[in-house]
Amino acid sequence: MKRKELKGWNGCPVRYAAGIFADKWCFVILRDVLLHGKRYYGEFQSSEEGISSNILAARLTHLEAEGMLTRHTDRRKKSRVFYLPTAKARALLPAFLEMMVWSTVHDSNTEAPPSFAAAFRDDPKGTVAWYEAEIDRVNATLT
Amino acid sequence: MKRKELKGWNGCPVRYAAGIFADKWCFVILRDVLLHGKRYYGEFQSSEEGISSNILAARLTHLEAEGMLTRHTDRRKKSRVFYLPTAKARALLPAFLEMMVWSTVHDSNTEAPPSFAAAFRDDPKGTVAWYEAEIDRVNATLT
DNA sequence: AATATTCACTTGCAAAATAAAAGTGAAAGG
DNA sequence: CCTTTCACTTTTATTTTGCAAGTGAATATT
Repeated sequence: MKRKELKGWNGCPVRYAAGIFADKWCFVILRDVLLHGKRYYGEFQSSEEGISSNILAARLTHLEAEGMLTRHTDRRKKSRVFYLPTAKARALLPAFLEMMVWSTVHDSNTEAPPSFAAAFRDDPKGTVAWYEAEIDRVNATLT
Repeated sequence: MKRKELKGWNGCPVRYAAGIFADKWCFVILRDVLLHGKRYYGEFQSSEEGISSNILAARLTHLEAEGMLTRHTDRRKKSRVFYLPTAKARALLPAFLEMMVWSTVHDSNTEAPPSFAAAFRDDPKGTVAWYEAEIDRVNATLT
């Protein structure tokens, strides 16, 4: 890995990521869909951060346009709508988990149990796999 | 790792991270300071994304307040100011590198060389160490 | 069948944040 | 001195956000 490689690319992977999810509400929505099993519009709305309805709608549209979520209507109750994380969104899990480990270390008021950072450090791939399995489990109840 | 652990903490590590850097301009500034060796106000200002001067000042103040940067005046030329990334900021490297790998996979126009994702997957710790060393090298020219 | 309720959004408006451009003031150079 | 550099500020126009109140389709209730 030589110097040249560092110089060659002027910041774009970070800028690409920034354009898709570098926003408080996108962070919260992605957390809810990837880590908290939330799928329905109303579930996102009721997260404790209290996102406004218009902003939530705008962000869901944005994330759908960026290929992070797919929108579906519940087949037994057409007035209900749910959003599923795409493979692209799920592929963010490693980055999110790293961020979360960082938060647990640097936020003195973290609510994450110490076991989380330990488990991730111990077996990052296994931890990602566990969250992936949870996502599949939740999805299975909807399709 | 049981179900209970997932349920216990309602989203806070992500929210903490969101409060500190979930913003386009914070992403860019952190990229520049962690990955591109930028330290001076004028260097941040001249990044190709074109951040406005008032916004840049606001973000630098914010990142300093959050313990991500420290502000210093150049001792040989007092009109020059530079910002150094703290250990807290540097500890974000793994998360940033994971994000960048994600971008190289999902952005068809990525400017990152394929060797980057390969190198990171091959030896994540070594890759982080390499960037840490670059940060130290740049810092050494300033202190 | 008529009415109420749930649900996923929209709308309207005030307040806050942002962008662009010009300005300021200290410090260094000539 | 006089000019330039540098790190911000200020100003003003525009955009985005947040809140509260709708809206309309689909279900549940009477």
